[in-house]
Amino acid sequence: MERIQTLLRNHDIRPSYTRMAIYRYLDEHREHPTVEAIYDALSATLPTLSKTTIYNTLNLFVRHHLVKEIDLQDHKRYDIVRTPHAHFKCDVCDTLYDIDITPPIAPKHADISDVRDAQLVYHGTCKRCRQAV
Amino acid sequence: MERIQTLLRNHDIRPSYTRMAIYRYLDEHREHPTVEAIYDALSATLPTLSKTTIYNTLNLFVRHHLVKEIDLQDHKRYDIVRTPHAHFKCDVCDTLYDIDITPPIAPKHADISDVRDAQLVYHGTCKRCRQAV
DNA sequence: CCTGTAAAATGTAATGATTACAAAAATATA
DNA sequence: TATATTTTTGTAATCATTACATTTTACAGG
Ligand SMILES: [Mn+2]
Ligand SMILES: [Mn+2]
Ligand SMILES: [Zn+2]
Ligand SMILES: [Zn+2]
Repeated sequence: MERIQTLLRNHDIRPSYTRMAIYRYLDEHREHPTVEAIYDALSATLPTLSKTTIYNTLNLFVRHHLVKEIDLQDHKRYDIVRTPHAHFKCDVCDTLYDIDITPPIAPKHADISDVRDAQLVYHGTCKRCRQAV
Repeated sequence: MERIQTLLRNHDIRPSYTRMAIYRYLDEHREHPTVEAIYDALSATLPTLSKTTIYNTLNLFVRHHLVKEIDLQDHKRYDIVRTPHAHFKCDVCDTLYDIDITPPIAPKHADISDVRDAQLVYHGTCKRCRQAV
């Protein structure tokens, strides 16, 4: 918890209790939760928490490169920034799995000036859904 | 135009005039247009065209694997199915460029049963936006 | 050609995630 | 303590997409 406090400070974010709670939730739940999931989980201990605060806080974290936003067709998912990795999205149950490979470096390209990030997402059916015929 | 007709038929899609027009637009405009862009472009020659029809048609094409949906945070983009390739999204002007590399094969993974598709998107600033300081 | 039937296209209303905004609460500063 | 600043909250607005009912079009059989 001390760790999170200094981490936020190092990124020029004032470590309010709510912000630390949201960061800690993401740190302890690597399944790429939605705003809804974070809200449901944290409301229990922070009864006055509002979804607007979660949206604000997550956008703040994204701007300060503490968290990444994963764009899928439905809701946005959030992932703590750590070593680069890829994802697998099950199109049946919508689970988003981590895949431990590093996305390839972007090749040189006439139109591109600088590349800041890469996002690699696989799609298909996960093992659990495959078995549940 | 004959070509598109038989292509749709081969994918079990009845080649109505509207459907062929939408397919042709995607085939001739590889900049990954949005529904809005398609609507604006085709309304000129198809004055009664409705956005609902475009949505319906594109979803039909996606289900039949003629077109891919590209998930970005804002609007959905559509890309004709062709050889696998990656994309670069300029976070300043929102342009989506094609990058001619093949996304890597997904490695074996305990939770994954079968992988049907891969989507590789780079983010950054494009050359045009970089120069326009 | 008619005519009936299915498919396609349309217009409008509903949905729902995200954002805008202004007020209230909390926190820092003096 | 008083005051300024930041954070949080609640509600309303936005807007892309979908649902749904209706109209239009295409087509097969007579
Ligand atoms: Mn992840
Ligand atoms: Mn493309
Ligand atoms: Zn699954
Ligand atoms: Zn650009």
